[in-house]
Amino acid sequence: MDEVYDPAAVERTAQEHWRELDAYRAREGDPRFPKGKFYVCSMLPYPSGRLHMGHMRNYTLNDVVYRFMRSSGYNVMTPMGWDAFGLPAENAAIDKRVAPAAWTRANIADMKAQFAPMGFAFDWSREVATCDPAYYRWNQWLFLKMLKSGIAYRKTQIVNWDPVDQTVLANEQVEDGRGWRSGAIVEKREIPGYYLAITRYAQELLDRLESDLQGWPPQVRTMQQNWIGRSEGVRFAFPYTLDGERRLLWVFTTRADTIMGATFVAIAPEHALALDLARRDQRLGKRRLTDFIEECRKGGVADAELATTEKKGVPTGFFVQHPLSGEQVEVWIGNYVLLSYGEGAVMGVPAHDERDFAFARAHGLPIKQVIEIGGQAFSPSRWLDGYASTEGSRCINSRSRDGRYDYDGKRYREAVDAVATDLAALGLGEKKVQWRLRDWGISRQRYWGTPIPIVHCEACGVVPVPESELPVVLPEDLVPDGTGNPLTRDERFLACTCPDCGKPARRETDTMDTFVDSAWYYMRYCCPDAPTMVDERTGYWMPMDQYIGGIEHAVLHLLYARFWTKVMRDLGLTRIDEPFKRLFTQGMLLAHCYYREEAGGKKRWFYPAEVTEQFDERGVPLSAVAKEDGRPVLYGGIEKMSKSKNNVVEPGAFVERFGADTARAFVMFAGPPDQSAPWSDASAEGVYRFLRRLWSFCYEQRTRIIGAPRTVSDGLPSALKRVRHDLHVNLQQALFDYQRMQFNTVVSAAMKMLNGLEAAKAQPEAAALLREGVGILLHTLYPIAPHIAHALWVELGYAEDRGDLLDAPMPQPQAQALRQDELELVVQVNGKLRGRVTVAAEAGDEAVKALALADERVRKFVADKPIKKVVVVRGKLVNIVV
RNA sequence: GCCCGAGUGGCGGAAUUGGUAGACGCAGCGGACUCAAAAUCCGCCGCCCUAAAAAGCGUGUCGGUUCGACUCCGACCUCGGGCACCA
Repeated sequence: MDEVYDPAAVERTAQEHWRELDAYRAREGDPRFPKGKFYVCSMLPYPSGRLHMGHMRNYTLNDVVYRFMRSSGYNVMTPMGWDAFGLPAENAAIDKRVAPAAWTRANIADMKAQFAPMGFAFDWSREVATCDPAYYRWNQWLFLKMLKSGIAYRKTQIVNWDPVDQTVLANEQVEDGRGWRSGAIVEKREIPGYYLAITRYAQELLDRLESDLQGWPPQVRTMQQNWIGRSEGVRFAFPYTLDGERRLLWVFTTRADTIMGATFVAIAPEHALALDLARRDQRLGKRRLTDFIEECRKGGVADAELATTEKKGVPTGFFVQHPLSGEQVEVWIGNYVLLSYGEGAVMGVPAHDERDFAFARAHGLPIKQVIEIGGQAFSPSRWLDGYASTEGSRCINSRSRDGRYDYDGKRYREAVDAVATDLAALGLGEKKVQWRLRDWGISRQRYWGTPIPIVHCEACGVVPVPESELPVVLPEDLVPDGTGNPLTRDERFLACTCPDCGKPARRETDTMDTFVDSAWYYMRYCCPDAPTMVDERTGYWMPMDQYIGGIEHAVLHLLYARFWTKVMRDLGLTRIDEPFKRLFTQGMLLAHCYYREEAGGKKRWFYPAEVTEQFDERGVPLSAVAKEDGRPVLYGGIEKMSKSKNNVVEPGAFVERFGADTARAFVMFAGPPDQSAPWSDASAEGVYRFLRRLWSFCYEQRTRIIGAPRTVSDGLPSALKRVRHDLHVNLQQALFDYQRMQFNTVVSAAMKMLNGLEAAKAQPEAAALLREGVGILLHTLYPIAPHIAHALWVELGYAEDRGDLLDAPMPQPQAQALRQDELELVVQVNGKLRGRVTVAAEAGDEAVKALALADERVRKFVADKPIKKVVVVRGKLVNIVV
């Protein structure tokens, strides 16, 4: 045994040992593990080429769970793969003139090499890369199945259009309403695309959040619930006549009780009626509507952008008929009405909707109160929160002039029911459940993705590629240049024959959203070489027992994966309803970022290594300068580590200096893993010091530990009894924290154990306790810092007694060690700490009370005031209320 | 703008979920060892007032519930994540 801790040597030896055992290859139904399977998986990384500290955190969490569960007797499997399609490869192609395929595959090789020294327990035999035709053929195959069943369908979509580069832009490529490369003002454009009908599953996606996903963080369930956004309301129509034709303008409302207060109708700029009215006006030589609709076309399609643009509207001068009051109501075009939600049209009830109120005030529209709440005064000049309340509300002023419809005095529910019944009788409406969730548009006008298996034939139209011709293989040698999808210019790819008529045809050039790739990769890990999409091995491992990934995926990825699973279930490919039994969302590692504005308003982001930072004593960044020229750079805030902001911190140098165990223990120790944390390596020394101390301690005590008795006798001196008590308390704490995945405090517990053993070593009777304690400590630390734990486990003879640390069962705290004869209780007077008393463990409340009142300091504070109450919390405290 | 989180010493954080606020570390200060340095070891380390103690104050801000609140409730402020074509 070496005297000094040498992480490089320790880690090399341990990794060789595991390699020889082929330790992480998981087998279905492995008889060594009678407790059954446990599938733990981290969200697969995008192969940017550089492993960063955020990855380190994600995969260390994953590895800790793997090792802890295996130590608990489970047949654990943890795979790894690559989310290999997507935009960054195309950006690299533009920058470096390399094909996305070559760049991506080189990155995968690089990152795999960077993973090697970390000691992660991945079963690499299950590796999947989503850009591999053997994988994405099943995206295509399932897409065809969905097309057949009607889940997949074609319709128009609205995208960001760069009028200079003549290309579709991702939301990320739109900066302040302009194209990132051209700087041109982005426009909305309608193009055809494929959609998956996720809304058909909306109810089930909502219901199973509560019934099946109790193992998910509550805030993620809440986010998904709000995203799906079920609302019950009424869909109804305002009749009108245009060009001599009688038509209906449909709207949706959750507040049908306020229908008699509707004083206008607002429709989306893209609404068919808006376009009709604009055309009609144009014929009369008026351009106001056309200009407004044109103006609304400017800017991107991102919701965050739409929601923050100023709310504007124009009157159309066109009136529709209120279905119940019969009054004429003017139609407005409003940029805040979304075509994609509900009917793309809303009734405006200024008195009881805050946004309508503001709109009516701005445009001088009538405000008619039709709801009264608890006698609260109503003023059309000032909005009050209560105006929109449904609680304790009653309808007023809600009679039609002819007296046929009267809702006065009705409460919210009654009024909604009555309105719905009346509308239904007229054939102008009914109750309806409306979802905020929209169908999933999967078409991307991009090269580096799964080709959509469709052929366009002049004679037959849109024709699906037959299953037998799958996969439609993406050519890998194209290099995008920023001016659109190179597939549209690649004759080899485009040319094909129509599967129906056999005449020459053209291939679809759109590719699939990369969320399709990540919707089911975790099932392919179970059977990476299957000749079908999935096989019975998927049935063994799924559902996944623990999924781990960034909180930024709380809605989209996780919702799509849930949906995809249900589609596969309904096609008979799997029997599970939900893919992820338990979910852990790790917080992100954040880092300061710096930039400089360059000509044309483009931002250049600096790497941390490229700037010199100055902080004040509170850690707030004061200023920073670029190393290259010493001139200041602008502070861009503290944000998630991302390639686009160049603020990633890489673990390579860190691991070289301290070793993988320190890196792993340090990222675990840095803070609670479900919360985001700004990266700082300032306190890494402390963790390294701890591992060195542990090694030195074991080296110094090795003979004593190896020769010590295997059981601790009852007759320990009281000082050692206390050490043993604390040791088992810390073990109990660590096991609890392992289960709730709070690994930062597991590291603390291990440190406390070492501190306790250091204090005990001077006692001559300590040998057996040291042996027990070091065993517990190594086992506690093992999932987090496996290399050093393995090395010491072998050196000190634990392996001979209990077998390889990989599969040795976790120690359990012993009741005998946890038992205490005396307890120290805290004494409070009026809730403030005033003293402490030591009592026998089994002392009753009355005895404890008496002892507390007898305490000198307590008596001083109680003085001669009468005692109102004494609260005794067993084993904790006494509170005397005076 | 909407949805979801988080704010505790100089710093990262702990408090087994309503019961001793600051565990465990980092940094700092003092000391031991050393010719010296590194490493290591020992001690101190929320604020305020002190010679020291005692008292008082203290978990983003303001208010509430409770014998007792970092923890529960209400309002607000700041920061982070997501908002459907970044992954």
